[in-house]
Amino acid sequence: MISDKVRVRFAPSPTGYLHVGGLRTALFNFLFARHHGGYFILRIEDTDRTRYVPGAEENLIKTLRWTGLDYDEGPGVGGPYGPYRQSQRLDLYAEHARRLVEEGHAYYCFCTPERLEAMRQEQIRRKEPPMYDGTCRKLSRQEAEERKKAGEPYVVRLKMPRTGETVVEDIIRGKVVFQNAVVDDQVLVKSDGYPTYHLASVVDDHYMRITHVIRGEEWLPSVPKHIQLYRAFGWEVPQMAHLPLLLNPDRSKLSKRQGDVAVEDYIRKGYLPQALINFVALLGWNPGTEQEIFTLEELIQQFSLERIHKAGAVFDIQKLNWLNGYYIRQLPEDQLIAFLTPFLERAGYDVSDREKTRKIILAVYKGIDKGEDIAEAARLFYDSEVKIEEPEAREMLAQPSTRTVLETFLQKLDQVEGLDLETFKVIMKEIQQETGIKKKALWMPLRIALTGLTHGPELPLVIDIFGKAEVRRRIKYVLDTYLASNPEA
RNA sequence: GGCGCGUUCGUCUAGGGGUUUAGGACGCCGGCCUCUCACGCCGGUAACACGGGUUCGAAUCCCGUACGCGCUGCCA
Repeated sequence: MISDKVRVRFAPSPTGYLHVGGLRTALFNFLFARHHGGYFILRIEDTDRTRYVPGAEENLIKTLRWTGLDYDEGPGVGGPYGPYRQSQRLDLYAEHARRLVEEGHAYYCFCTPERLEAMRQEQIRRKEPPMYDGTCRKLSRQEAEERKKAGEPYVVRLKMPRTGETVVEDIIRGKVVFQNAVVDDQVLVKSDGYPTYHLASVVDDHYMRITHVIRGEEWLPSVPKHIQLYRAFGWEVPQMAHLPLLLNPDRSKLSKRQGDVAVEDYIRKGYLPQALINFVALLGWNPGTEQEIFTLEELIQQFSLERIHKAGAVFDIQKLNWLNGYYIRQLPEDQLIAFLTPFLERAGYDVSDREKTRKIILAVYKGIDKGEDIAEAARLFYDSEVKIEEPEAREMLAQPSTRTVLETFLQKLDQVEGLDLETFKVIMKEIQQETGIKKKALWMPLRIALTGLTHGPELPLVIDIFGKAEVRRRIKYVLDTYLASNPEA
């Protein structure tokens, strides 16, 4: 039984945005922690100075906040094992690297990047596995110290055992065995003094008391290096769980170029956090029931690492769209209006008339998948000119009954005060009784005259939104420009 | 090339030897609702990579092959 001391972390590199794969990793860590009443920690892995992106961390945290995955310890909220930013823990890594060298588990390496690159090329050419050739591994401690003192640039490398095997019992994959001989002498400290991921994450996971390392499958091959490090330090190895990858439609690792990968992209297009969370939770995990819709609370209750699938999962935008549309339709009216109005505004439409905007949104929201779709769906309400271009609409226009309906409607319109829903119904009923025209032949002419389209929101809603004057103007306009041949018009 | 991981409908998946004519969801197709579209509801389409074992019996266990993906960086 897992106690309430579970501590897990989401440890992203601040490269500019939150990747959806990262979101899934964060979610699973979060769910695991919450399910067991443990702690969810955010740690920023900013050890690559060449990849520094200004504002990346702030953006990452802002986006994480949007998802609702609150962390218990990390930048901004603090915690007993901070700092939670690796660039602020440099001394700790340096001290531990020194310890490794002193105890014979690592060594200084003076090989230049150029030499390393040439060596790799040669190995590839000879069809040998590209690995460090061990040149500096053979250096005596004294010689290494001298060269170091002389100011020669150096890195620290892990002295990987050349024999034996390293075994890990992964929660998701079971037993995985690696031959130590094929594991490279990984660089632990770069020549700029910064640690690499391997050293920093092991040191931090230990001092931050991480009990379960839950991360992407791409890390599985470096597990033996990490275990070696834990052993060298004499530390307990945390439980490991390597998540299946998120894939592009062509089954390669999810990346840009094949669609949006930044959570920010999805926010911008009008996806709801609950939809994205629900969707991403089902990528590689399911509770074994036929439930598809989950609140965060339900996910927390039902989540378990044991039910995570082993194979990679394609990020299927169609299912996300369905889920998002579902969540939009579930939104209470006030939230629906608040959520969609900005998208109308962004499309350049005038939303100053709150009541009209509300009616428009209510008329079209059922047919959209995401926020930005509202612009296209609501367009007919904002175009001042009725343009009839669809062949089907033109065909309808040519029907003799169309003219009859529109002209009769206009006559009756002029006899009433206002045009509320009730009045509209009465008028339609009268036209039907007087002319004998009904169903499609009766309603479609109105729809086309008002919107120029054969598809759209329910007609009563359209009438209500336009109001008497605009309805009159549109019908008159269509009669004058599209049906102008009749002298009676 | 080496090492590792994986392989059930197009996609996400259920399934732990017989209860399976392999279930659900998205998509797609058809129907109903309806002035139209959408929503909603109903129905349909579609899969155990291949080959050997083990077993009375395999999608489920074992081995192999193929294919896919990941890693192979002083990136994470």
